[in-house]
Amino acid sequence: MDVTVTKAEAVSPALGLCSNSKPQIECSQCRVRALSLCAALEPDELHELDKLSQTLSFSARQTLFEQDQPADSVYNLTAGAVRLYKLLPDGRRQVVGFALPGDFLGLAMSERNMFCADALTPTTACRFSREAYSDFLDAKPHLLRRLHSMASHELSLAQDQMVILGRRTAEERVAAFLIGLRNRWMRVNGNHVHVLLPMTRQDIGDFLGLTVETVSRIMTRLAREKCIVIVPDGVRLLDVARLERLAEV
Amino acid sequence: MDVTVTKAEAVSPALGLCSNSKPQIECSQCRVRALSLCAALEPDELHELDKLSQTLSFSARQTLFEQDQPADSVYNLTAGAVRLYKLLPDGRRQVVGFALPGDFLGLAMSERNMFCADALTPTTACRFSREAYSDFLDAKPHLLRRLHSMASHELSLAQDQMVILGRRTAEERVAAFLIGLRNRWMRVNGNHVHVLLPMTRQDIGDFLGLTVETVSRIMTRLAREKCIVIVPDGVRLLDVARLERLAEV
DNA sequence: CCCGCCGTTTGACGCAAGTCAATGTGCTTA
DNA sequence: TAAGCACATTGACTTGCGTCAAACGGCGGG
Repeated sequence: MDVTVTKAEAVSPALGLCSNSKPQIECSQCRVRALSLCAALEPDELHELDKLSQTLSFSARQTLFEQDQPADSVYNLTAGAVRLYKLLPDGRRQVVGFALPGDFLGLAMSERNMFCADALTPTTACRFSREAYSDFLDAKPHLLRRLHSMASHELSLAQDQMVILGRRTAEERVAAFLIGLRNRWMRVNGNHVHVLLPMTRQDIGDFLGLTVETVSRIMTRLAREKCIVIVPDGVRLLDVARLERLAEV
Repeated sequence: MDVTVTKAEAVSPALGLCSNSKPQIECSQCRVRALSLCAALEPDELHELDKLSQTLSFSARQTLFEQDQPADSVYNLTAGAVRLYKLLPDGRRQVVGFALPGDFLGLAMSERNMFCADALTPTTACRFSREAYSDFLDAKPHLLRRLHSMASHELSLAQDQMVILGRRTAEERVAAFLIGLRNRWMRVNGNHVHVLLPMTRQDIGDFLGLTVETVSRIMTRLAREKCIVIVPDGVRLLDVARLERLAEV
């Protein structure tokens, strides 16, 4: 699997930290598949890490972990999609990212979860106890390096998102979102134009700092202008060049 | 010096990465002072790190490094203040953070700078070659741990900033900015109510996703409502409780 | 098969913040 | 001391996006 980091991707993937969950099924022959850290590991280390892991499944809407709860686990997503968000006391919500297969939850290795995470679709993830994972890291400095580089990449994406939220118009935000999500799906399923949208318009709005109505209006307009086609559970990109122009850094 | 991380601070401090500069003065008896990483180091390690360092001074407006340039240095700020920002092709600007004394520039240890950095006031910084610093890290895994934990903290602040930019009103943004900056100055000079503002209203606007005029109007309104007093190069906080209520997570 | 629910779309209208423009104010330089 | 400049403030007006409300469409359960 290619995990090389390419330029110009956004839609913040997997970040922060994680934990306490309510799994549905537990698979005994769990594998450390699609693990973004593999690149830094020798086969025997991979085997060792594999023994620490546990495969979990979550149904759509199920919570992986909640903000401010103690983070006793870290996860690696193997299938499905997860939304990561923060809540304000009055109910306003800010989605800080979406996690796709291959993404890592718990990069920060901190004591408490910094946001909520719940499954958008049926999801499977590889779970590690944070303690065991931390011990493993202590023994493998090169793995820590890799973890740090992934966290830095997240930081960079978060800063790009700050530009989007602070200085871009509604249309530019939606375009940047679609292009960013396309680039991330490409690394999962290789498809270049069919962008799956497992999240609702509300989720997209809460990610982009817009309302549902605005997201819907912008998308219909882009469709009317032959820039995209709206299809069941996703979007087909027609005029990628135009979208990239709208989204350009 | 107390470098313990306290809850509820924002106004993203020092992050990302750094490099190629045009120093004015070079001080030979440079010290690794105010270095956020000290906590993780033994005296002999500190001495070793000290020998790798070099003290630089920058005048106000001077550039520390520019976006997309190769990052061959990392810095630790010892005095002054620095603004960190990204530019859009059409000139729109997003300030991603302000660095204060004690802050580290180059947490990401990446190949290229992810933003521009320039001095707001006369500034001194402790410089390390990225290569030498990286080698030092390889030899001291516990230092890498600390670096990673600092980067994670940055990530968390960036996510808080996403909430501010995506879901808060102009007044809430300004309140959150003032409270966040107060908490950061407190760790530098211990002052609880006198908040220095080395940046212009334009910089604050570009950080909060607002225009100069809006920042100015909100601040005069807060002053009229006896919430703050505007003083030369800063602000005195009168009603901290009210500001914290406006800024609450 | 129909009903109710949830997410989406569309329209009419309002407002928070942006834009444009003028004035104020303190610094620096001549 | 005055001129020039950069930053800050204030007012009048505009607008992009939010709000409110209604209708649409697909899906799952009775």
